[in-house]
Amino acid sequence: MAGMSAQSPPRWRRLEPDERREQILERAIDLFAERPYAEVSTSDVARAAGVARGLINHYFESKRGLYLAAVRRIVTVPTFDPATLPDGPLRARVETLVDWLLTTVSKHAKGWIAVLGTEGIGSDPEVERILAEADRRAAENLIKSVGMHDVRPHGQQLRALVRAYGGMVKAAVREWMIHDTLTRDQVLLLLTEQLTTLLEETFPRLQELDPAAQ
Amino acid sequence: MAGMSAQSPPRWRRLEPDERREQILERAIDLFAERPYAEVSTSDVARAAGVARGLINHYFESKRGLYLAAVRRIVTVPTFDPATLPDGPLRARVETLVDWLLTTVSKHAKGWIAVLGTEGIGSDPEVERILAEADRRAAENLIKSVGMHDVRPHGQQLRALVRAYGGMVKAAVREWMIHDTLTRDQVLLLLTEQLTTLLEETFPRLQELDPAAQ
DNA sequence: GACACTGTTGACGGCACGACAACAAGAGGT
DNA sequence: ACCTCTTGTTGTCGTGCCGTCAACAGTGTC
Repeated sequence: MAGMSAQSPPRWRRLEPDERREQILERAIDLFAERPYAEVSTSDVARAAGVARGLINHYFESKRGLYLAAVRRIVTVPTFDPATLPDGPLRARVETLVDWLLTTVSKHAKGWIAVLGTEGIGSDPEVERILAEADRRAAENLIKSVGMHDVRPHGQQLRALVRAYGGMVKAAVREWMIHDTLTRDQVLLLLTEQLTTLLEETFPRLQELDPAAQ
Repeated sequence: MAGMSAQSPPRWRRLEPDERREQILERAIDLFAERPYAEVSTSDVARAAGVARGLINHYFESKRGLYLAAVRRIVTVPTFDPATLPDGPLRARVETLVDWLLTTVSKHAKGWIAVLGTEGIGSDPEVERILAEADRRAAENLIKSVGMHDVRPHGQQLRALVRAYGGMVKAAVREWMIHDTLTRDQVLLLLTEQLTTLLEETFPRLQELDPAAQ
């Protein structure tokens, strides 16, 4: 008819690449966090994000690429600003640091629980690399925060010790946030004492073991 | 022709169910240990085991069932016999125990590395259950070994602390066996000191925090 | 208001998995 | 030796998922 102005509204909105990519990634993280990889189909993610399935391949190459992007995003944890650490005995500084860590973790609870939750078999070099890098950053950040950034000798061994300590941090947080078998205070006590011991007792002894080293 | 005795040999051997199941499972563990779950096809496992693909479904229900069986097998670790622990100060007993642990782990290196290697996101309740149960057993075994099986109060919290400690054990072993950033002696020192501190310092303090408890 | 750019869609081909009926190896009986 | 029954094993069929790609349609620009 003449005068017919019934504009059919757009069937889909056109977004900036970064926006669309982000939208898909968020939905993917939700789904990967609640179901194992193989149980999440790209169709599921596409449906949740309200886009066509093919778009996932356009932005993330493959399902695996999407998964890796999700892992990368989740393990990206904010770093501690050493400037906010008070002076004083090591133990006090460590306690402040661990306290900040627990607060930070509880804010990012969803992602952390997803990462902490499972560790099955399934050697995946790329995932391992991403996680190892995240652990390395976390350890480096911790060491810098307590002012031991350039201790020597055995600086590398110190970093390895702290990365090992990181394994206990994850497990302790799991006990607290998932299994509810420890309180926040108890975890704080545990992680503070253990790190203090590590830095004040274990590391010096390790240095004594082999005085001739880097 | 008469006298033709060309018996065509059997095209396949018939095995006892347990035998065949074991054969398939071993190959599956190899493959799952070297490639991520999604990259291992049931055809691959079948080919490696020299059987038809359908047989996998017959013995393990599904690919996922096969994977769960592999995880179960790998996390089954021998337990320590407390009778072999010498008397003496706690620290000495702990050191003996950790030393035994490291020896045991290095024997089962392949499986352990596979388990320790990856922990990506991907919430999988069944896998979590299997691993949590393995951690629980390990912690219980350790506690019994050092003779703290029935300390009170806070026996449950002690178990949680030791499970958290288990996270450090895994991470430390990873540093030693995979990344080669710590020596066996250094790992022994670390794990001995940390566990001693946990049992002698941290746990008593935790008990003091809340004297009124189970 | 028409054009061009590119974000987005939908369909096609191949492959992996689970189900199931048919097959055959091997043991036991005659 | 031969037959027969049991059941371990195979191969095929249907379904669903993933990666590719050409066509389509928002949306800024002249």
